[in-house]
Amino acid sequence: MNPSEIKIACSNCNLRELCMPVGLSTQDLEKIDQIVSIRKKIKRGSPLFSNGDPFTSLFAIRTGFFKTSIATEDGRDQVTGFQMAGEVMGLDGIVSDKHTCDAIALEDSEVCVMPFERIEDLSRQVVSLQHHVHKIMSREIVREHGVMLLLGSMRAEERLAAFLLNLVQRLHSRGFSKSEMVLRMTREEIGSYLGLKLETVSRTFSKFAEDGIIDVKQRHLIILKPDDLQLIANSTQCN
Amino acid sequence: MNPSEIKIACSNCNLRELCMPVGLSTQDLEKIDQIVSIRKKIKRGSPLFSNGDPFTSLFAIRTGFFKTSIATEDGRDQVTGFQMAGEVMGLDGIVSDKHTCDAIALEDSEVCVMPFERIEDLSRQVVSLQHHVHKIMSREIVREHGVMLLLGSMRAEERLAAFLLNLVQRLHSRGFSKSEMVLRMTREEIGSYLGLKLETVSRTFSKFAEDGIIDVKQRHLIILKPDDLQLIANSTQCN
DNA sequence: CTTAGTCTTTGCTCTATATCAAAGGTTCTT
DNA sequence: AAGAACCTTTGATATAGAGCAAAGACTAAG
Repeated sequence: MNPSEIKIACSNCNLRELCMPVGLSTQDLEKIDQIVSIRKKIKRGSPLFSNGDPFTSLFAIRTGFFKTSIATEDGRDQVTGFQMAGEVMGLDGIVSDKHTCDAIALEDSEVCVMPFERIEDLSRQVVSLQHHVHKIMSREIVREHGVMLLLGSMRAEERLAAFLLNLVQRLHSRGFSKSEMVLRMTREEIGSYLGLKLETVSRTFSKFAEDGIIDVKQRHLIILKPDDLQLIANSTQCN
Repeated sequence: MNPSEIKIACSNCNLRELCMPVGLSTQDLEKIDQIVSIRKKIKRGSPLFSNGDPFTSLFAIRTGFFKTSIATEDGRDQVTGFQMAGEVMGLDGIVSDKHTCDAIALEDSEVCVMPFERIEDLSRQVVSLQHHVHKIMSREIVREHGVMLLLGSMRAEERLAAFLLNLVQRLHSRGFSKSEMVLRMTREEIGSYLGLKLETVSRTFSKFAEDGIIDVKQRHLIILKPDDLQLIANSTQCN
């Protein structure tokens, strides 16, 4: 589809530790290299896949940033996650051979296309790949448990605090600052993810800023008091 | 642990279609029989596993009913799902070799214990089992997307309507009535799952009953107007 | 540079749901 | 069979967040 598709291997990818198993023999590494068929560039605002698309591949993000969301017939729409470099998308499609959500690039991005048949083939041969695939799926299940907790039992401030901490933490583990970041998504998308309206997200940002916990200028955000943010995220609403 | 552990096989289990792949050769079926090590009975109110327990096995419910929930340090607690016969529990434990939620029996239950190492071994040999394991995990991810939508964007009546419809539908596909059921969980547990307080759940039940949509007497529930319930579940709040 | 479009902030008001409280039912235990 | 513990319902009130509206701020396209 996209002309900018390039053939490439995992073994010399600097994100390998994030998306592939570690400690492989040279022999296994060679096999793993067959997983990625091509890379694909996705422009900001464009879908990597959409609800209903046939499922054939998982996608590992090489660069960029995505959101995934589901929509109901009546036009409601829920962001189910934000994904960054090294994270895998498309697991939702396995069960019915169709994607059941939309994955939209929030900035110009590049993904590794990993045909799922090939993954299944190889993970029958390479045990550590099999483990890895299972762990990735389990991790997604556990992550979603966390989101359910957030949506089901936290108040607006707690949700936003938890969200920001999660985001910087993930960015930090990719070598970025642990206090500063650029939000790639709108207030509305944050709100959708957190089960809040965009006005509430904006107000809560302003509140945090007033309290000197963060500094926000549009999409640019600095966490000034990470400990306070952590307290808010875990509070039994005593604060 | 439990003295009431009995050795048994899948091939003659009447739930096989629910939890195991179909269309296996006799040879593969024999292998599949090795998956279940033992069965285990769990008394109502007792945990099958708890947060922090070492993960070794997945569990398929043979009879009974469970809830799974996660807890935070500060004592908050979110029910993440209700599981019934033929459904698989424990997927959360794969990623870190520890369970990260609690699974509690809501009635006297029996589960098949399936050591995960054995599942991994066999799914390297039996392709359809490999597919099946992947699909089960993907199905759980998709289910949780649905819960996120519910928690993130639905109002109380919509949540409860969607919940009840989901519950009867699953019971119906197990041969029970498609309009009548016994709720195995308390209002508080329903509320926790739906992100509502127990009073709100109770009030919403009463509202539905007043409107003649359902009939509730304590835990016994009859759906009188499934179509109306469906409308409520999908409403763009125009009703 | 200008204009249009999108995103964000903030104020005001309203409402769905939480919270508190009390009474009535169930079911478990002894 | 009685008492205790738990669960459920219902009423009254409070509040967090939604909804609406308008004004700024930034971004992108011509």
